[in-house]
Amino acid sequence: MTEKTTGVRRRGRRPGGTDTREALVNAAREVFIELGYDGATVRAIAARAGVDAAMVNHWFGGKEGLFGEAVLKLPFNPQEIVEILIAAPADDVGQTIVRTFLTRWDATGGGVFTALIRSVASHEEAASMLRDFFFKHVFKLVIGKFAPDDNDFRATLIATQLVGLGMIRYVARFEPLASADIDRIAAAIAPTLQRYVTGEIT
Amino acid sequence: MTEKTTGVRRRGRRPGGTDTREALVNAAREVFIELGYDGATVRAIAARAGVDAAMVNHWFGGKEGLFGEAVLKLPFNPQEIVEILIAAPADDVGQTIVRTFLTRWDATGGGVFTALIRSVASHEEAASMLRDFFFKHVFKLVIGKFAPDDNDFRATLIATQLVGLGMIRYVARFEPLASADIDRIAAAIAPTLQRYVTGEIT
DNA sequence: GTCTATACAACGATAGAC
DNA sequence: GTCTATCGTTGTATAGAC
Repeated sequence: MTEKTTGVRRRGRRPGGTDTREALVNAAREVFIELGYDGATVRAIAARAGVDAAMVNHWFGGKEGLFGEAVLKLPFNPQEIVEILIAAPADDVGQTIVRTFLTRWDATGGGVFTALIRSVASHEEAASMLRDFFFKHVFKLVIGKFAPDDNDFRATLIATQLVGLGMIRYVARFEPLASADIDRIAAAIAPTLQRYVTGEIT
Repeated sequence: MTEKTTGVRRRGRRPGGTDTREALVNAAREVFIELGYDGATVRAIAARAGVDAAMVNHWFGGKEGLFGEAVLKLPFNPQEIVEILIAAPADDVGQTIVRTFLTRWDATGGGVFTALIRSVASHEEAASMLRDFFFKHVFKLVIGKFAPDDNDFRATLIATQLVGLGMIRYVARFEPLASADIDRIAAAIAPTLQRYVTGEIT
């Protein structure tokens, strides 16, 4: 697989079909699993895929996007989510979080979330990668803007509520929550998240 | 596995070692998976294990206890949990829930919770069984005593917070929550559960 | 001719060696 | 503190598809 360093790589569009994107995803899945998020370099992934590192930016918007698509199979770009959450007013961030979470995952139909949970539950690797990635590139950025203190602890609290929500709605499918509309769930859970972000937690 | 119906069963204590308990667990696991919680009868399980149905009561305190040990591998008896929660004062039930949850699962070391999640994420059967069982024999009883309305919805909300807490603490092991002591977690999460049980959720 | 996938060069940041 | 290596990312020119 993958042509590696075959001397000169011609510039410009490839003659054959466009398999660069898929090659990157496959290579990324291997390298991320082998070396973890920080250990895996964009250059190494691109080398294994036999393409230039700039292709990662072109196809996935950066390392994060590639990670999300290759390993976590996220149905959205983490960076985009961060931007949405940071843009929210401070006293409404709970609503924004839960609504963003539900709209994005609802759109994929739950199966993707189940697959993610399964890989996290089965692979110690996946769990630690998910942890490292989300903390550095999602939670830290969002929490850092809103939370007064105990940022890390607050971030994990938020994670408990969101992961549990996904488990019940998409994996275990407990009713009536599994079929409840987003407004109702948001009304119930937003105050929890709001308190975890900006409220009193001791 | 399991000797099934081998004609005559002798009365009194078995000659060999006490494998009755293990035989029941194995038989129960099969029958519960095949027929679901309601479909599986104590008699059928005992028959497959080659012992008398009374052994279920003797070893597990009833059908629920056997189910918990065989399928969910719960490190505690569900009935006992219900009693603890029902005995709690109404304005302190949130604290009681989260503390009971953490003390019980902490005692097992997390691996059991991970196994449970894995089976729920992989087997559609396990998910529906867990749902049916917990609703009928845990949530309904507890919620029914405290909640003013929307009992089922409240029950699922509680499930989201508890399952998520388990996922983060035992499966994904996000720090600092994974290593935080019970007092700190309870202080942060108890208000959430209290609101889901008795508070305003619309 | 236009569009786009691609490769290469280079920039700013960062971490470690000395 | 300085130097160096390497990282992720960006800008740009080019080759091929349409």
